[in-house]
Amino acid sequence: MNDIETLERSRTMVIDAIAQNIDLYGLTPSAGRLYGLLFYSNKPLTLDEMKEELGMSKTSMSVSVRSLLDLNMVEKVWVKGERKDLYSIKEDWYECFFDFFTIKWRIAITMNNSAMEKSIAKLQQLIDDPQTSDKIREQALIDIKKLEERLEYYDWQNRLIDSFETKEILNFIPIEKKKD
Amino acid sequence: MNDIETLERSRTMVIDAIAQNIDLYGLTPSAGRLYGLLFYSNKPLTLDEMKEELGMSKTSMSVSVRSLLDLNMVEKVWVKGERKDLYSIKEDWYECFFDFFTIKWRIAITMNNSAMEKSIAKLQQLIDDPQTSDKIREQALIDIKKLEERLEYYDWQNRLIDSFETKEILNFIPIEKKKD
DNA sequence: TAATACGTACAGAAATAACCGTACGCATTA
DNA sequence: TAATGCGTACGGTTATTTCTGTACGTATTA
Repeated sequence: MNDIETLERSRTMVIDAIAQNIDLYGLTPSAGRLYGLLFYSNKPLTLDEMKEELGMSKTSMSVSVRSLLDLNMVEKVWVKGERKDLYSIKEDWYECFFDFFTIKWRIAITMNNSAMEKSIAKLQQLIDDPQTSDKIREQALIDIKKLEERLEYYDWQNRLIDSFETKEILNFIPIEKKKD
Repeated sequence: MNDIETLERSRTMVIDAIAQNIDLYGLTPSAGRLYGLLFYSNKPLTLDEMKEELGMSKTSMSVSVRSLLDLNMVEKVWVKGERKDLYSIKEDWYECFFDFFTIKWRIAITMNNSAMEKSIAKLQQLIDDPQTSDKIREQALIDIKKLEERLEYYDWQNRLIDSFETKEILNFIPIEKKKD
């Protein structure tokens, strides 16, 4: 095995691992391989270069890049005199990790929160309605209690994500260099 | 609309929201609906009851329950005199949230970590090999630097998850009751 | 203004996953 | 030991997602 082949093989091994685990971020393995390619690339790449490198269609590259852009894992860079769009990886891993929660988790929590608050309001109406049977009123009270516990939990999650967004979490779990 | 219908509708709204967002945990919407059903259920349910309630096959229930068990979102409970397996939701949301990272994220981090450490070892061999060209040696050094930065990041992630696993994170982001 | 080239919507094809019904291994009961 | 009934592995089917090639809107250049 020659030296360049060894280097390539070393990279492929890492890229495969990244591609396999990137589903934690809700991304496809293809997007993961693209991310790995950008991880190793020493310069920003165009869609055509990605297409060439990964042997996939330009459309797929366009889609994958956008999904990575949506999560702030990749950024569009502007280079003087270059007509094509260029993309490179976001170097700040921590920022990227925090953004993921700020983007994806926050939305999910907000949706659940909203549904539960609406639900509580409806149940309260039901309880206040004199026509409601005792049986149902009792169950509505139980449901409200459950939902309110859950809302407390979402509030906690939001506060955790706040600490990500403001990076205050780094006061608690600091970025410390391993070898000092 | 009668009272029982209103109650049901209130529940469905919440269950739909949960089912829609549970993909953050790598689960299918079906598993999410099952989770919602268990959320509202006041007693542990058997596979047959779930099947009946959701109008799905018993096989699907079996698979969904297991995926929820794997994430510690649901637990098997034993009831005297009952031959069937009974399942109920894990009430401790925080524990469940922490377990998710301890289970899923830890594995992913470990895999990536391992691939990168192996990769670094190979690259180091390549650098030490006198037959390696200068060009490749230079690139190998660049790659090693990138990988080591990444390993530092994974170390940070591991420390964050440690604080989840030990619940020390609650010292930083406390569970405080909203209305006091 | 005309020409060129870029990135993406769109629709069909390929791959993947979700689901169901059957059948089986295993445990509990009689 | 025989009989009953549980949960799950397996294979086929359906549904969903992923990918590709074409075609188009838009922006830049001449």
